[in-house]
Amino acid sequence: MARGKIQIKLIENTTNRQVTYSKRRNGLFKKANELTVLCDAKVSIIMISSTGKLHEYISPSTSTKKMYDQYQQALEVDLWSSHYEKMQENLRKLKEVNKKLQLEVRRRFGEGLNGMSLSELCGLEQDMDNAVSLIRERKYKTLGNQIDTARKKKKNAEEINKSLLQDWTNLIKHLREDDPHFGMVDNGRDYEAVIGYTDAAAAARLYTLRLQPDQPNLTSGGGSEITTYPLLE
Amino acid sequence: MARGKIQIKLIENTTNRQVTYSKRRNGLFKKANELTVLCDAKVSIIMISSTGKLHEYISPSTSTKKMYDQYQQALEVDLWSSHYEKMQENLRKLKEVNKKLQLEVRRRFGEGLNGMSLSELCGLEQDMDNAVSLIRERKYKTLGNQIDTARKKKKNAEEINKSLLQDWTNLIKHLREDDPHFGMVDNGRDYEAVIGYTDAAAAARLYTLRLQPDQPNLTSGGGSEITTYPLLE
DNA sequence: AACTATTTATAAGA
DNA sequence: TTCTTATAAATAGTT
Repeated sequence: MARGKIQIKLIENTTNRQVTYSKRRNGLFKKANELTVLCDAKVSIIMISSTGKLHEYISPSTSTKKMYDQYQQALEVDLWSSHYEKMQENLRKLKEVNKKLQLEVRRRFGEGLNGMSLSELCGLEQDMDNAVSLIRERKYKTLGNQIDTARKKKKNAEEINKSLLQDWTNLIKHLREDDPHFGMVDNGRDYEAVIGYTDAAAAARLYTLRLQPDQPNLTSGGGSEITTYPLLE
Repeated sequence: MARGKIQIKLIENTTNRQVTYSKRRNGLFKKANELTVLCDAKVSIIMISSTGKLHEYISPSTSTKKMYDQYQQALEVDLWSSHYEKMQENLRKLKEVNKKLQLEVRRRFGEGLNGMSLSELCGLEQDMDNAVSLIRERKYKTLGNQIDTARKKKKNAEEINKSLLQDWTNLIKHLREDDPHFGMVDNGRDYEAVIGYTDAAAAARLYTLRLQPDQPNLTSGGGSEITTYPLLE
């Protein structure tokens, strides 16, 4: 267009090409802007150079997103939004369900009852009564299971205790046979004093046993007060 | 740019504007295409005229969607997908909340209790008992209101009835004074027979009254069985 | 849509 | 990149 005509084909010289790109890009954007002003049009231009650089022109009265939204709408080609709109619909429905559930829960807490008719209230009351029965039933079942388990554990503990006592008696007996002075130690109160005479494992077991809490009366104890017994685990 | 310079401002003449839009659009697209070829660039142009028409140019080596995807990537502005991802996150959260609410409702129906500990069951039972009390309270209140309303309506109806009876008696009296043979009509059973003697409005009122259901014993009637009284509306 | 006098864009050089 | 400038291209007003 000046200083000689050029063929419209790829400019082989890279530098030259980049210069031309820059100049013509400015020209294009200038023309786009003139068009915007002169004709009250909206123009969006996105350009990517051969080196991967991106430039854009957008008319002041709009935005690139808006332009592409309108583009989609006009072409009736759903480039992006079908998925998106399905999701939006999904979200809307889920919110609605959520709202209903929330009201349901609130009513089952005895709140938000104002809008309810007498028959609705009666129905709700009945539902709740039924549910309470089920929950109570379940509670007693759980309680029963826990009592059974506790009883078994207690029994188990008693047996171990008994067997340990037997071991202990035998041990004392053996020791007395080897050392007649052994009786001087008050072995009922001070296990530490005799540890030296027993093997390590036996001592550890005795010591552990002494650290357990007293066993509560399990049949009369309520719910969460029941303790577990690490000795058996 | 020819035959005289022009100001870059809106072309007021509509026809002129549209012609210029068309000419310059072609010019812009031609330039865009030259740029594409000369510089191995990719160009996407979307234009919307003041009349709402849309035109686009897209370099042959690409597509509008591709250009736009690249645009988003390059700007690191997630025009849609940030929005989209937020929505997805939203959706996920909502689903979770929904699940919890559903479990909550189910439990308050006495279902899905298996995973619950004794103390949780006890808590639930207590909540439910409290809620049942509130619901019952509300029910009785609603019932009470309905009874009150019904009583008032009954009283109102009785008064209207009484006053109508009085009117009726007076009417008969007057008629008898005018026509001694009037007594022959059994006015207690057949209103139709005497309508001819009364004014239209009075007849209509009597007739309406006769169409009402018998008034139930409201204090002993339960909940939804209470009927309303259109006469009073 | 075609013409054309002019303005504008720009290729090549600095 | 920017400036210069000769020249090609675009286009405003007209037909």
